Amino acid sequence: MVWSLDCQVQSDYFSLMRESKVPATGRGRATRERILQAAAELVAEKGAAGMSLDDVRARTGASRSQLYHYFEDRDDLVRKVIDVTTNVVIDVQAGLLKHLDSWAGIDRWFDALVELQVDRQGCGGCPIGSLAGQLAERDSGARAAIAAGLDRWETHLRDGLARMKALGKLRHDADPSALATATMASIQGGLLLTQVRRDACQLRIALDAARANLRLSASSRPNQKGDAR
Amino acid sequence: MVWSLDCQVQSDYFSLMRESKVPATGRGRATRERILQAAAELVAEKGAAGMSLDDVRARTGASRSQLYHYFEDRDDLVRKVIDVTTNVVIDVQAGLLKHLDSWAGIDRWFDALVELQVDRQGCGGCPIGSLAGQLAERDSGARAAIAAGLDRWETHLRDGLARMKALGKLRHDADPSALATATMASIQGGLLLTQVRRDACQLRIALDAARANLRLSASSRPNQKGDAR
DNA sequence: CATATTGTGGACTAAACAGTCCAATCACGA
DNA sequence: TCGTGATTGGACTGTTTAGTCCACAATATG
Repeated sequence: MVWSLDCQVQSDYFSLMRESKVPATGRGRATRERILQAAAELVAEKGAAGMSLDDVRARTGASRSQLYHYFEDRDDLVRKVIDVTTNVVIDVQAGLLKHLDSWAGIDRWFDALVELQVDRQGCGGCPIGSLAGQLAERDSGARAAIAAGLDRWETHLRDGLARMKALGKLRHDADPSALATATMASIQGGLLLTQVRRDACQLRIALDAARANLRLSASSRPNQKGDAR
Repeated sequence: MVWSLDCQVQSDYFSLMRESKVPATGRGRATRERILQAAAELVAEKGAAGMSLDDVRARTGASRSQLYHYFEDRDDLVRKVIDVTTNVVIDVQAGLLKHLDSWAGIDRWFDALVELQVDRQGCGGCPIGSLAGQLAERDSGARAAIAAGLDRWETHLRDGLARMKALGKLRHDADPSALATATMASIQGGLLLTQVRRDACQLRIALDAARANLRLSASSRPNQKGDAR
């Protein structure tokens, strides 16, 4: 697993939807974490449909009743896995997502995304995007969870672009929201092509295009550095 | 059979070339088609992992042995479904794909893609792209089949852009191959966002950006019509 | 018309699966 | 220390699954 699933799970925030039980004791919390962790790994490895509760049981040493004690049913667990996966994806990029209010920051972000795919030899695609293809039409609750995750991701870019506009780095008629969406599309599509073709260059090409498109909304005022590439 | 041991060895040997049997009689061909058709529908409806051979059996009235008579095993059937799905996707667009050598033709294509998503209320995403998320990491044969399908699709655009370049509609330093890839990424990403958010505007935004990016490679020679949008 | 090839029906196996249930064990507050 | 609720173990059910096997029917071909 390359997106390294070892981040803390924000159980409090998302499970306020009170679908699955929040453990009262430390031991219970640890067990729930262990189950979620293993389930997330298994979903990443074998796909959402390929993860079985017996797999989770085997990997965690938990018993059947524990799964149903902490989660409503299989679908509930999968939905929680989506949240965990989203958290991981965003946490991994956290440092980069803070600086999307400059061309240099955006370039660093794009470069890191490509670098990661090079390391993984193009395998895996986007953890969130892959889940979309697997679950969007099958489970509307899962679809909503994926949409929420994607939004949290996109928001970082939209906010960064909005700051750039406020700072005069983008034209007055630039639309940070639309620009963010178009960029996310290039990222997701580039990752999909990279995954299918096992070639990180696909993402590089998509992101170069995304960058060029963003540049079209750049303020034409002089002495903006970072233009050349 | 008497020489069962021989058969074992031979079937291993031949299984490379003999993936699925091509029927000799008309009736057999019809049965195979029926199975393939139903399987493709079921994969579209319930996902690749969600399609069971019993589903296919129920929908076609075929018997178990027929499935294994015409297809090696479940994976073989799924791979054939990928091919069928690709054919459908390309056939549906066939008329539009022929005219990707003009800005107007590209616009018509983009408009049709958006229109389709509006009709479907954003459901379904890209039939090929969805399969990618489901199968790319699970079955390398399927991954290859999806890559081949995507290539066939992208080739139409690449060829169109190459013709535009030859006609002087694109700059001499334009790279039709990279432009086609970046455009495909926007399509796939835009479709994914549309699917997850149930909003066809997501694809529109992605395609507007893709168009703007293509335009950056437009020849700067005057009296090119179709500039305004 | 004979017969070899191709196509079809369906019983059968063995495994994997989600989900239920109850009794045993643990941990924490009174 | 006691008791109550949280936690855990694991047997059990019933269903669904992919895949095998063999006998029978249809069809082509000489």
